[in-house]
Amino acid sequence: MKTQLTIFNTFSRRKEVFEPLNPPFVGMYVCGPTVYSDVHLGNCRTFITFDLVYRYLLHLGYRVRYVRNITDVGHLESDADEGEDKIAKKARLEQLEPMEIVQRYTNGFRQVMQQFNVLPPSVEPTATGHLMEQIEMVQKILDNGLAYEKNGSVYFDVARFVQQYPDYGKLSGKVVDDLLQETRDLKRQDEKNNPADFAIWMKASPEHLMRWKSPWSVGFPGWHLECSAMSTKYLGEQFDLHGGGMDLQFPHHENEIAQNVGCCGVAPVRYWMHGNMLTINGQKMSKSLGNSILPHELFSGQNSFMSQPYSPMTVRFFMLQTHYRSTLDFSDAALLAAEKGYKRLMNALQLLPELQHPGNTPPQMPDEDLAVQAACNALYDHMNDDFNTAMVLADLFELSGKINALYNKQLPPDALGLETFNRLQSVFPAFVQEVLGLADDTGAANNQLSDGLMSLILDIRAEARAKKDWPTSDLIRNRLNNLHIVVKDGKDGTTWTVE
RNA sequence: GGUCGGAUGGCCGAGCGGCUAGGCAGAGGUCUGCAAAACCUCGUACACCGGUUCGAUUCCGGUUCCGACCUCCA
Repeated sequence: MKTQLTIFNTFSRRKEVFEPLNPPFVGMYVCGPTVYSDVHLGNCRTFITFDLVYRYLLHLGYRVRYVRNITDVGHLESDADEGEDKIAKKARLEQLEPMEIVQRYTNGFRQVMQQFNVLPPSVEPTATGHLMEQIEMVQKILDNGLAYEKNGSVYFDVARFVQQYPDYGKLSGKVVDDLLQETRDLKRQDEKNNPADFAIWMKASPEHLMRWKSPWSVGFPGWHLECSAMSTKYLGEQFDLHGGGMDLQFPHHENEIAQNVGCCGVAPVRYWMHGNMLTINGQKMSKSLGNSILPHELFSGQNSFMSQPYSPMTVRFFMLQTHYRSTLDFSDAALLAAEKGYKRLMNALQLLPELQHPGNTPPQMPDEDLAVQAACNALYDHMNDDFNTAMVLADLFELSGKINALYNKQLPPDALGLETFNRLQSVFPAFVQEVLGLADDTGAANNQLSDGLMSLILDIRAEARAKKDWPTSDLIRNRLNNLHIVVKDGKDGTTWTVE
């Protein structure tokens, strides 16, 4: 039983009780996308994971400032510090302004996030919008003697830094000596004093499209720098939570810490969280491996991996069935199963508000009452246990069973005490919709016109059934089935859903 | 090669030193004009080999296989 929120901290490799620096305020930073191409499903998993964290913190009553950046410059294409900027490359290929590329993929990213019902962050800063802050940070690191300039570029001096901050490497589990003795032959390493050093400011080559003036050269900031600068600006030198995908642990997050400490003298983050990768056919889905599925390809069914389209909420549900620190393998069979489970949950969600309680307080079936109370408590216990959404869903299915049984009169209306009944009616939707962020996209969230038409049609069918006119009754049902409308005859009349 | 993580019933996936989630699929039953849905019951799984223990799927060691990071990636 966990009555307090505990979070697995990558830095300590342990679950720790979450204690914000300045409650009720929580500062949370998540590394956002680099907007040089469409977000793929693996990216989405990370943002859905941290959307869940954000939502639960809000649900617990914290006042969260959630910062998720847009990386629109400085992210290099290949080998350490010498490849082409990803956005500039794309711009050159498509003959567009770099900012057109940025705008296009930022728009696309936001649209996909909306489809997945991911809440927008409180601040969504861009790297290009924070050049001043980044340049200032470079200067401070230089002033602190932890960086050096070579031919207009500025490099972070890892060997020197390690002397005053022995924890360098701890986050990603690296042995510093190994990093410093890296023997691999990387091109154009001659400017660096040490292979482990990394650029915080890069001088732009003549053909480089994205360039800004700085005290050292006309150039652009290093990739890791933006997150350090922007988290410091909006959340302060120290803040509570930092998230991102596991593949950012090294070098990105390790170097982020180094820059913050190198600039401000304090470790910036109290709790580091890392989401695991999404795999397809057992292999990491990644842009560079070319095995990524785009969200719209999954939603439309236009892809070579799946037999049918899957809705955004089905995919979200599917992801929540797995703990965020486990890898998740995408497959058609698994999604098909998830789709059915998701619909089952939505069905219970729809029925719940229709339930009536007779009002007598003592439960007629104490065991059922206890079971419902226990499941309601378990929702919090499991969420508090490092966001165990798989268990939360199990609890919700437990409650779904009770909701269905009450609705179908398999349990008497006063099986639960009034208090328990009221709790069920408030906690269940709160977890499904607010915390897990599962909206109903099954098509049963109807409009007035279809509601009216359906009630007309079902009234006619009810008359036919009353006269035992089974051919007419079945004709109506079959024709509706052809329109993917499923008719269910219950004890108290007929309901329908869209499949 | 170095570092780290994982191997769970037909499938997906939690979890734990003994009380053995959940979803999907399957079997039986209740309900029903039939159907669908719903509800009830059922399958006793934890890669392999040793060890610790009264007892291990869960802890320790080894083996095999898989993956991640070490280089751009959420």
